[in-house]
Amino acid sequence: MKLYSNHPKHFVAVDCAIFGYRNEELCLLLYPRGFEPSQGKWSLMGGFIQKNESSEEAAKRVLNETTGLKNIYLEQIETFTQPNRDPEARVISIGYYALSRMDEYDEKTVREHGAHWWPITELPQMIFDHANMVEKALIKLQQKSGYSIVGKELLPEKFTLMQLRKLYEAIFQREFDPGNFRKKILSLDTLQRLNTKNYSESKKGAFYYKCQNSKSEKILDRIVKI
Amino acid sequence: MKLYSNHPKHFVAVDCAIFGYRNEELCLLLYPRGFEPSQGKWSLMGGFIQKNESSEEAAKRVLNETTGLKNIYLEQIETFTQPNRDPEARVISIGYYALSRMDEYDEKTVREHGAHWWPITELPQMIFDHANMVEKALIKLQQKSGYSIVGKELLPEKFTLMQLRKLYEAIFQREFDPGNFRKKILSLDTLQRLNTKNYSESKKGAFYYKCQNSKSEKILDRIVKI
DNA sequence: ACAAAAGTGTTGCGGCTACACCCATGA
DNA sequence: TCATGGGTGTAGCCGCAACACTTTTGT
Repeated sequence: MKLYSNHPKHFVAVDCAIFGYRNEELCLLLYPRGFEPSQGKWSLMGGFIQKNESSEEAAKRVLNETTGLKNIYLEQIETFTQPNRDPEARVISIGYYALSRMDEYDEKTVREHGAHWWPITELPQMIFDHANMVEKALIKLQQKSGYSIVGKELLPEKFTLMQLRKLYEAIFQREFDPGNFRKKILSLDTLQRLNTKNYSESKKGAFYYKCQNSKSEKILDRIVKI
Repeated sequence: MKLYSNHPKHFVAVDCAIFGYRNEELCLLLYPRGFEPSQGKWSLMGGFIQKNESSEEAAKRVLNETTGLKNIYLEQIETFTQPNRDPEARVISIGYYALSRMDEYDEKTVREHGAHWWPITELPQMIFDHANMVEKALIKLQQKSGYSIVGKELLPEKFTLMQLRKLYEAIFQREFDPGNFRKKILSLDTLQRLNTKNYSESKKGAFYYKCQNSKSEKILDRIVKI
């Protein structure tokens, strides 16, 4: 029964890069570290994996505790194992990224933790190897966005094609031709046009669309050349 | 100093899906499990992460011990954390896949461990969640192959374009048009034609090519539509 | 009238596919 | 001479990028 007992055990944590979209910018939710070492630096939200808990369950627990979010979209980035990555003790960390719709997370819970949304174009210094995690997370998010309509996870339920395009411009940090983007997205046949219009961003008014759940799940044709 | 001490520690292992190419087939190196439970099933090569050792170092150590290979190409798949995935004890496993050139591994070392190369089209039953790991590993390998010439890691130093095409057909489990494949690969401008020819597979003789190390490293244009 | 977003149409280029077609040579 | 792989060329299709153009309406 003790086949493995001559091997060492390790602390195993999860760290979550939480992406959100506000003010036409892709943002990351970070928490300030209040004690030395690395006081004043910022940190991804993390926590230790408990007994009888998978890493995904741990990530969901951490996300719920800090943002109030449930049923959030979650994807594993990779696992970071440098023995000295945490100066306090050896901790193996499984990285996740999460996508948070701005209309669903709990502002109060977030504030209580002193968290702050940072635009990904101007991130502060982060502890340990968290900057590396964020870089890998962003690449993964771009890959996902290149093959599926990510509006469902980051925009409100109803959104205009311009809002979706601005989101993609924030994710890929480049501009897309409005006409071509519209045609490409609609050709995928996964959005459903609603009968209501948004007049807040143009005089003419733009139709709202929403994702058809059944179709938007699957992997689509390539949307963006990576 | 004991900030983390109220959290549990876990066994952490690495498991390696070792791919090789022989007889025009993509193969996987598996080891028979000689004891209950799961006797008679086959297993990926694995081992536990030691103190002061990163997961990549652990994977390299395991590969060297079982195949004699050094400087092998290695990539992380993902981390498997279901609490009950190993019935013996809770073990968190970081999956890797490795690419082994058939002319470089040590046949004797492999035989000593009772290992066997299985074509990926007819894999045996495997222990735990190893079949799942292999599935994910193959997808990752296809993604890599779609954007870089993977011949460098799986073929001998010198190879013909037909050999490279057969390798791609084995990886993607579909056929490629010989003329188009040749033109696509050569257009990437990362292979160097040698002055020698291979006469063993055709009467006319086909030029050998080799990878130009400097160029084949970077990510190329898409080779195969995934 | 003008600006700004919504939405549609058009054109040209480049890449991919599906072939046809030569060459060389061993059986 | 025939089959087989080596190697080149080409015509058609499709997707994408660039950009023109029309519509709508608030200022």
